[in-house]
Amino acid sequence: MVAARAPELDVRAAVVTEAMRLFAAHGFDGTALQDIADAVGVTKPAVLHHFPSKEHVRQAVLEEILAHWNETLPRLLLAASRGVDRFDAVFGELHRFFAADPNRARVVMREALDRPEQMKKLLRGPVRPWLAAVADYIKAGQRGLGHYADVDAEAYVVHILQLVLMATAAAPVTRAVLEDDAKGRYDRELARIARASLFSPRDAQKESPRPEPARSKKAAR
Amino acid sequence: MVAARAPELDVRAAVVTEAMRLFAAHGFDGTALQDIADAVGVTKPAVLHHFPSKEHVRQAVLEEILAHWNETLPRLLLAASRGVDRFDAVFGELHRFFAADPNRARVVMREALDRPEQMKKLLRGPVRPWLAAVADYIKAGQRGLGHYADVDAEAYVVHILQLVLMATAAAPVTRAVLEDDAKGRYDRELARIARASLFSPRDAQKESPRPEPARSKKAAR
DNA sequence: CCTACCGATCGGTAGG
DNA sequence: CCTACCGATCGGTAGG
Repeated sequence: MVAARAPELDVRAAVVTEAMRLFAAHGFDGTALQDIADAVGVTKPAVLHHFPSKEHVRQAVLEEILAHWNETLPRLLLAASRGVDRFDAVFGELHRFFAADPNRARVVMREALDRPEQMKKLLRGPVRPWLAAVADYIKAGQRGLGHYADVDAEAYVVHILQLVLMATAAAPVTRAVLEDDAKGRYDRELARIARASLFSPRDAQKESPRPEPARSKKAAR
Repeated sequence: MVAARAPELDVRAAVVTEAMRLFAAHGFDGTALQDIADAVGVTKPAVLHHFPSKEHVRQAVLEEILAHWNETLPRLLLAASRGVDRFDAVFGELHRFFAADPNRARVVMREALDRPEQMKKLLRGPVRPWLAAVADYIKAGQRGLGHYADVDAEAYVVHILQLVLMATAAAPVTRAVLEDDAKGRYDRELARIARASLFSPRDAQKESPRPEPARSKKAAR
């Protein structure tokens, strides 16, 4: 059922929502204005009444993602405490941001492929302070909190960001490799890789699962 | 300068080469048959003489990538020795495969986004034995060679594959974040993340394996 | 006059 | 392999 008569502002928002979904699935070139119009339930000229051109629809989609990102950013930067807890908080915010709507990750990835120069500007502009802040956290950790000394903070942050992007975007595909409970396993391993490659073990493991046994008591099948 | 009169077989190969480059840069939907024809230096119907449809050009591009992959696979599976050395050899082969031509990574990523179902079949088919073999290496390492006990071998391999794909595909973009010597730093950090998240330090670090600390307590409150 | 559209069609280009 | 085209569909805009 449709919400009957929706004010004109709802059309704009609906176009952005449907365009994000269609761009994520088929790309910008693979999506016709008619597809967007059909998804919203209006005519194509109606879409072009709210957006001067298809290009403006794309910009609106990217701005929507960036706006949500800027909402998440403060929570992320103010994330809890220190050490492993702070890492888990920051990583969790990042992962949830894209996992909450994998289409965000797909659109960003397609944008990076389709318009590398524009994505460079985004990285040098709005995204850079956030990357720098997280990298500073890591550098502080290297000076006394048990991070690996040989971590390249900036490169690490970029790689982890890419990994989260790719993992959330491609989750339905990669799940074809694992048969059982694939979602939980991928998410867990993703967080483990990010954590284990940052923290030297004496600080990273709070739960003492490895009491340095001469022989591991874990039975491998 | 052009090699003057090229036999008809060269046209087919040239179409695949140029199509790979164009598909990587602009995507399948963003590339016209005329673009490919222009890049090769023939007419559009000439392209369609060698390939019944644009879809066949795409398949040929994917088969080209898969063929190269299958050339690399033996070297990769027979990679040297054990432990860290074998890891470096396997990871090195994987990374070189995509770094040698980043367009391979871009085409694969676009394919995963555009045709998830077809990519699933590829993962369940030709790619799976390779993933399973590498995962088995890791499981063997967990039983005595110093890999982290909590590594999810299959999920780890998939994530590292994704990370290498994304990092090579997006390298020109991410290099916008780092100013100096970005290439070397990203490659080095990529390998470090993969290695550090797999090997427990007493085996991975030849310098100073940490003795077991009495308290593995973390600094958090 | 404004808004929010519609039916029809613009110039170009797609795959074939 | 080229010239010459097709049915359709592209993004975008006309008048009403």
